[in-house]
Amino acid sequence: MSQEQSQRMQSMCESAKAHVDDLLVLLSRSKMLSILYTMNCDPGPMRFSEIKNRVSSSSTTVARRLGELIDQGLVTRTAYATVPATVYYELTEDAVSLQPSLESMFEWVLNRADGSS
Amino acid sequence: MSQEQSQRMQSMCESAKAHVDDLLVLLSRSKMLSILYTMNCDPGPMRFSEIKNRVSSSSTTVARRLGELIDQGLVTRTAYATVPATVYYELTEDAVSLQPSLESMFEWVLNRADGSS
DNA sequence: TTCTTTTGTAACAATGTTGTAACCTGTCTC
DNA sequence: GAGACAGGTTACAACATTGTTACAAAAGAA
Repeated sequence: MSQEQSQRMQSMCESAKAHVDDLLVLLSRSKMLSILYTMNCDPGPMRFSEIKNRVSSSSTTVARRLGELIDQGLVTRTAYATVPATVYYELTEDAVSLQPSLESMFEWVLNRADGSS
Repeated sequence: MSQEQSQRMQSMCESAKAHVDDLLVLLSRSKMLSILYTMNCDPGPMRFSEIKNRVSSSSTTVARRLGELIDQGLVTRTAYATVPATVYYELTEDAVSLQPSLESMFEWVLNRADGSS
């Protein structure tokens, strides 16, 4: 690691610890990273049931996580009055700006997974 | 997002789902990202008590997390037979290669925190 | 009328996770 | 001998989270 890089990291790490912690707690909830991962993989609107199937979780948990993401402004929810109901979820611009970090993290994860399989 | 980027993301997302999930579960455990964050902030060996204090958690939890990181080969543990005991933890090369992703994620988190404070 | 669908919500029991308190090692100091 | 220190471990009670089950709405199909 270069010296400038290290210094940048350190100064960044010293500030706003509480806010960071809050968001880390959010991102640490079960299936949260999986949901972001899934929605990043296939950009654009995605239906509730598709998200649920892809992350293999219960409606309850998926609904809870999506609710939290909406609260944080990371996801939008659009409901159409069709029968049966049709609801689309989509990452906001804010969440999309997290995409490079996530992608790089997922890539790292995949590289490790390759090595150990 | 560019088209190549999107395609890369998609093909990456399709493979090795199970392994990825395992590692996401690991990273999602409480204080895990905080510990990695802390150790990234201040590169080099770090003592148990310093990690514990910085992430404000109990010995039990910190010991559990560090144990898991060691199991995964992300952290090394070096004990010196001083009195009282001195134990240093340090990120492995493998973990350091995650640093850019984490840094960029934390930067994103801090930017959001700034906006909402 | 009843069944079907999607998208949820509410209640609750089961499960998982956390922190607390107690204890341990080993040696130096008082 | 009795602390004191760092760095843990163990047992357990408290707490948080999860999935399951049941239910609902709304309207078209059978």
